[in-house]
Amino acid sequence: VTTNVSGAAAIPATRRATSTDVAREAGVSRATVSFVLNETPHQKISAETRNRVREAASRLQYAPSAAARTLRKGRSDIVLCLLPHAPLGAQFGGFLGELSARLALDGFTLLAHPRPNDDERTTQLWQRVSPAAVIAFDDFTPEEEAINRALGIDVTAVVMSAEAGSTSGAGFSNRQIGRLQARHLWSTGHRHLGYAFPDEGRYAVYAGPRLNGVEKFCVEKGLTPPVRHTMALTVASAVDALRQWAAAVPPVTAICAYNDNFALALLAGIRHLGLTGPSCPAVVGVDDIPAAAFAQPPLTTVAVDSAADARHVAESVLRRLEGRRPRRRAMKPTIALVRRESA
Amino acid sequence: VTTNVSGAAAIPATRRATSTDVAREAGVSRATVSFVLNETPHQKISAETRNRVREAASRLQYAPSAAARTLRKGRSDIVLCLLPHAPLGAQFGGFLGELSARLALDGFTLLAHPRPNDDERTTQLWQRVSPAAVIAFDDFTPEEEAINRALGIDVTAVVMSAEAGSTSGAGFSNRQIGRLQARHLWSTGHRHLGYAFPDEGRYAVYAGPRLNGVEKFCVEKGLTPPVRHTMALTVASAVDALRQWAAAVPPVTAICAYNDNFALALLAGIRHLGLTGPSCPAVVGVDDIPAAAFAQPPLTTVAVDSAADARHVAESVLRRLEGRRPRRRAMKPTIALVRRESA
DNA sequence: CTGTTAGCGCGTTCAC
DNA sequence: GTGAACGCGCTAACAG
Repeated sequence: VTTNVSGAAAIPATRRATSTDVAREAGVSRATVSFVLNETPHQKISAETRNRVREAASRLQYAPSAAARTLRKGRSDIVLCLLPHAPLGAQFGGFLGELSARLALDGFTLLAHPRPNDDERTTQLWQRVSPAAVIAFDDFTPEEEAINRALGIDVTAVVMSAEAGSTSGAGFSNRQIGRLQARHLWSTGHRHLGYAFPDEGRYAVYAGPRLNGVEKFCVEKGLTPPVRHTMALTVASAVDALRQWAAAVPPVTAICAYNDNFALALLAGIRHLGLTGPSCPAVVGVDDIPAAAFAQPPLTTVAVDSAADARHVAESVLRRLEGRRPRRRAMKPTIALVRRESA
Repeated sequence: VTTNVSGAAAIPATRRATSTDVAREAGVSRATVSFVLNETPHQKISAETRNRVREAASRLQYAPSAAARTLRKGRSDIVLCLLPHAPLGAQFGGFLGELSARLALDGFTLLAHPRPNDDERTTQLWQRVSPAAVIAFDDFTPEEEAINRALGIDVTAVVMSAEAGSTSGAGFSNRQIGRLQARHLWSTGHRHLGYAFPDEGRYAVYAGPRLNGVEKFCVEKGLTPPVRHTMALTVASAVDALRQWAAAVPPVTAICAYNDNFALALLAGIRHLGLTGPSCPAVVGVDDIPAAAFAQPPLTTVAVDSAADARHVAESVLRRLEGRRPRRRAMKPTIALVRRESA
């Protein structure tokens, strides 16, 4: 990484053109400029005048000031996306890109803000930018919800909500992920599952619902409950957990990992212990990162279609933003099992 | 991933507090409110009044409108970070977080925008937010630079510039990464290197300087030039490339991979071909992703301290923003070799 | 000393 | 097609 910071050149920045400039250039009033450029309906302005205005605008490279417009309309075109402080997965860039692209189609601008640890200033952020909508990865805190209401930001979306119970939010997809992991292991004959839970607290929001999905599946099929072990992202920690699963009664024969990284750690632990044949537990990950396919053995995992998720989120938000009825149905899970050799 | 889009509740949104509200509540004028909350120097306002104002502000949850402030001052507190459309690495979340945290310390707000593919609208973006500074990952296009000037945005930074030659920009760190890979292989006795170049064009910006670093090192040490092969992120592609490197005269004995993912693919290819002993090439990656430590064999790689890089970028930008002299020295590379078993 | 009045910045929109 | 007011915070000039 390298920086190239450049500052003001000798050229004094030309003052940017305002609507007054355009009005003068076209020989009309500022009101007319506004009507023409916004194509305000129910305004009768001659085609000739309209052309003059448009030409003047492009000649001057006029672009309306977002600040002034926002001030007047009380709301900006910005959709704010709050990022969790935790390092996000690989598909996350694609998710944001897709979200941005879809929102841009309807004239909205996606701006992402990495939440600093101290949330002090963060809560003030959307008071300052008056976004049209706020999209959060984690759930909003009660204070944040209060602020949303207080500011009249009435469109909010939570990606991966932790709340269990509600139909639309509810960590629905994360539970589905857990279910799918368990279902696959069950369908390949395993009856005693383990769950590799991440030791970093900030992942708990996602890990909880995933584990929950596994647990519910086990109940439904009458399996023993999954044996949960918390582990760090190290081979030593994986070895530790593997020993405990092996020592459980009845012994755990297959493990759902929180994600591919933890699954890969388990695979490394298995090699370290030299487990083979029936004593070698099956492992399923989540994410289908590139490394999953290159692991030894290649990792079976649950792939998430983050682009589809992004489109779904964008649609939901746009629906509300444009005053259309929100969709009733919850989104279809966009997950799929990628079967390789580890399970 | 799951969404929970909520709309306006039955509660009519309370109008947000403005400085007028605070002034009324505190029994002072709006000017006083402004002076107190901004701690404007050379203003003598009694401690008692100040307290009244501050209390009123917090009671009303007052936060100044960014739009109004920006309109007046002609510049916002926002530092815009333009993200490439390509999926970014894992440390990227941490990079943004660190950047955000550091800028927040000085009152600036980092907002990241994932650039859509069609750059049409991108140009309108910073007209919308009138950022105080723009940080880009890729280089600016000439048009974008023109816009920067036209809008009077005089502080810009490029992370990982592709331009070779300049001291401060110049893909300096990316070249250092390539150098470090090559140096390590050289120091372990290898004399004929290969380079695994990514097939996706959007990575070329970073891959070019890295390869360049390897090439320059080879020239300096009198080695044969690195043999470059473009590969996809698949085992088949890796196998293909490995065969060609083995068939080269003289045969390539060690490979610098664009990043860890490509390195892991090569490791998988090596296992697939059953290469061992002297016929097994050494492999060095870049990034030190978690999977690197769990690979078979564990992957030797170049770790990048993205947090340090973020701090550096933040410092550079803040220096300019606050009118201090830009630093002369280019940043120190924040990279380190992580020695494992693959090389 | 302590605090106020008034006008600005720029696009939007109602009333004429 | 236009005049004028408005949204909100900043700040120079000024008054008690």
